[in-house]
Amino acid sequence: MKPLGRNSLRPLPKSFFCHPTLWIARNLLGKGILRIVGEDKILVRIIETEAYLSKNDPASHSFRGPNGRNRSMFGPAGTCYVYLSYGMHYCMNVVTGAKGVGEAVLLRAALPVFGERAIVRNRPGVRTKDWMSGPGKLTKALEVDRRFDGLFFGDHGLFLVDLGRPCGRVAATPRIGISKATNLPYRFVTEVRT
DNA sequence: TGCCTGATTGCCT
DNA sequence: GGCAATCAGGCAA
Repeated sequence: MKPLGRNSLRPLPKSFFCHPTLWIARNLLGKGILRIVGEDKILVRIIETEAYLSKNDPASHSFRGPNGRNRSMFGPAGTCYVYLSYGMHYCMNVVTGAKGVGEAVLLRAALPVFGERAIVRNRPGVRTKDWMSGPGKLTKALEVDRRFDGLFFGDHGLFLVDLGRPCGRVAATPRIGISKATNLPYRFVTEVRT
C-alpha cells in the first residue's frame, strides 16, 4: 500500500475488510479518516462506530433487502454507503462482507488530528468537542454527502487510514436512536485522546 | 395515494 | 430537557 502524503499514512488494506462486520466495527476505533478537499487535508481519529448486520438484525437498513436508498450497502466491502437521516443529516457507513450481503459499519464520531482550519470552516461557531460528536456532525465536518454514496474509500479524496497507534479501552453498548434490536451490543466506543 | 417513522441535530426555554 | 426541521421508504387502505 502506497503511503499517503507527508505523514506516511497508509490506507487500510483490502484484507482489513475481509473480517466479520463486528470485528471491523471494533477495529476501526483508533483508525483515521483522511479527507482531501482541494488544498485542505483533514485527518480525524474514529472513536465511535456501530455495526449493522444483515440477517437477524431488524435495525439494519438491509434487513428488508435492497431498495433505492440502501443499494450501495449491498456493494462489495470497502464501499461507502451514505444516506440521508431525518431528511437533513448525512450518515456515513463502510460496507463490509461480500457483495450482496448488506452489512456495514456506521462511523458515528471522531476527534481531530489535523486540518482544524477546514473543520472550523465546515462547523462554524461550533465548540471543538461538538465538531464530530455524532454521525451527522461527522459528515458535515468532513464535507461528505450523497455524492460519496456507492464510491469506494480510497477514491475521490476520502480514505480510511492506519494511524499506527492502538486505541484505548473499548466498550460495547446497545446502538443509539433505534427502536428494534435494542438489546444487541453492536455500538463500540473508545476513550482515545489525540 | 397518503400517513407514519426514523441509524439526528441544534435552537430555545 | 423539549421540540421543530424535513424527506425517503414502508405500509395500510
